[in-house]
Amino acid sequence: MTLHLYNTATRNISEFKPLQPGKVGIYLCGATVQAPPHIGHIRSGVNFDILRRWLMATGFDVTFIRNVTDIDDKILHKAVHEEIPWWAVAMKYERAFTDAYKALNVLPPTYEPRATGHITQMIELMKTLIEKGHAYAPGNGDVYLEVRSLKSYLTLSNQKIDDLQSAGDSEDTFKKDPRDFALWKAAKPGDPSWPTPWGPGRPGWHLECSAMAQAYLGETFDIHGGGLDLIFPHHENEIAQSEAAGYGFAKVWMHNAWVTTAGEKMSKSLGNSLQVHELTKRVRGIELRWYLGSAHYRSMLEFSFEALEESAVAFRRIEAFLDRAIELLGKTPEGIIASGFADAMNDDLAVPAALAFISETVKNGNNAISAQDMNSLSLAVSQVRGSLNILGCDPRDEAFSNSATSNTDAIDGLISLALQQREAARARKDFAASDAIRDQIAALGIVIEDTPQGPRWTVSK
RNA sequence: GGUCGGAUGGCCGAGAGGCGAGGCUCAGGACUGCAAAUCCUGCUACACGGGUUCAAAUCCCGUUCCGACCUCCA
Repeated sequence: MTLHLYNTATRNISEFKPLQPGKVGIYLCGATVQAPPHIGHIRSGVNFDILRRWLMATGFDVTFIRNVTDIDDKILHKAVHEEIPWWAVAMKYERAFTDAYKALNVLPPTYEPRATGHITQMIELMKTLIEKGHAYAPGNGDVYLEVRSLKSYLTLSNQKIDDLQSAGDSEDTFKKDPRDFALWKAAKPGDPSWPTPWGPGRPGWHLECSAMAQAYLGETFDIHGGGLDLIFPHHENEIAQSEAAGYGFAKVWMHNAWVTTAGEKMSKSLGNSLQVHELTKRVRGIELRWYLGSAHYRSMLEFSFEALEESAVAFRRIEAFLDRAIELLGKTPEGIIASGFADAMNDDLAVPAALAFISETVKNGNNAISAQDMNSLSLAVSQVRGSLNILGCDPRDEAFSNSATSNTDAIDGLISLALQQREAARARKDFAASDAIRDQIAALGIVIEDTPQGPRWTVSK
């Protein structure tokens, strides 16, 4: 089975056929950097990171572009509110996003273009759109896209222009039609601006993505992704701009669903506690990633702290298996992709089915430990590692290595001393003494387990 | 009003006409000096009402409830 993906544009799952054999271009709508990232933002990052890793693992040369929109209304408002320059706001939150991506092992994009770095491309695009008669500059410094001049509009969200609710108070009379949207906004006093043939101003919301996608992926590219709520208006407007300019634009549109709370799209009231840097205080980054990636990307993920904790426990079970197995094998088998895992991933990234495969494999591996069947065990470890790697959750990925392990040898020596005492006590059937030693060590956060190979210790998580 | 999605066991979460997804929790068992870990067994659910079918959680019709978008949205 080859990779099949759901395409929002066609509303069905179909075989993925790259424009060029062996290559894939992906454009993911990244952050508008006006607030710290919450898990909804980062779920999108994780979902598309899994797609990217899967494409890479199956032999594609992936060009992954994830933009940063570093100029928009909210950023300007925030700058006033926080009493710092708008560009300082953008940088501050861009850094917060970068930290969050890193904490969750989201691979850095091939390139991460910023809107403000592509004003030239935006102006060129607007010139083209005006030449082709699809955009107009009414003279006040704004530039609008004339949506009724397009032969098709709203094809992605399957709406009709006249069915849209009218946009509140239509004060701006510069628009030919209330549905027309701003490609470019005339400068207001105090706002940042860039010079254009139509006067100084700044980009509207949608223009940057069309300009940057074209700049890095060409006029036609394979996959465009983002959150479900970007379908309209953002992606519709991108399509409108790009197709009006004569570009083929994206072949496949993919949208991840939300993280919800109490059945609703994540509310602002919970927003703070669901910020990535808050949740990584509660669970490790790898565990948060496991949780966010565990539901199918097109399904709503109903967030709760209980579910998060449970998910982390389930992950630790897999991690503990790897620890035991690698200890027993005396080596770390490299990851491989098993067909059971591949079949799941090829089916529109059916991660839940892939997790079932991992569970089965861990069970087989644990049985292999009992049976001392090293070949089977080695295979199980390889398959689990290979699977976890695609999900970005291989505990042995260098991304998750922490410097604390440098003390391991010293700790191991100290605990070994205590364990020798305990073994001596056990040998003379003085279980009160042996249990006391175990309890004292446990009180320090270190778990002792007796195995057929002797006692082993782990730091309780 | 328009467009789109959802309702699955104690909980999370897949599936989309027939073969008990999987995980977590819980109960019992094996192993163990005891733990822990692991394994085995058990808990057979699909909002409601009709219909189609040999067979429906899945398809059709209707109903209820919940949610999203409609120019700030991951």
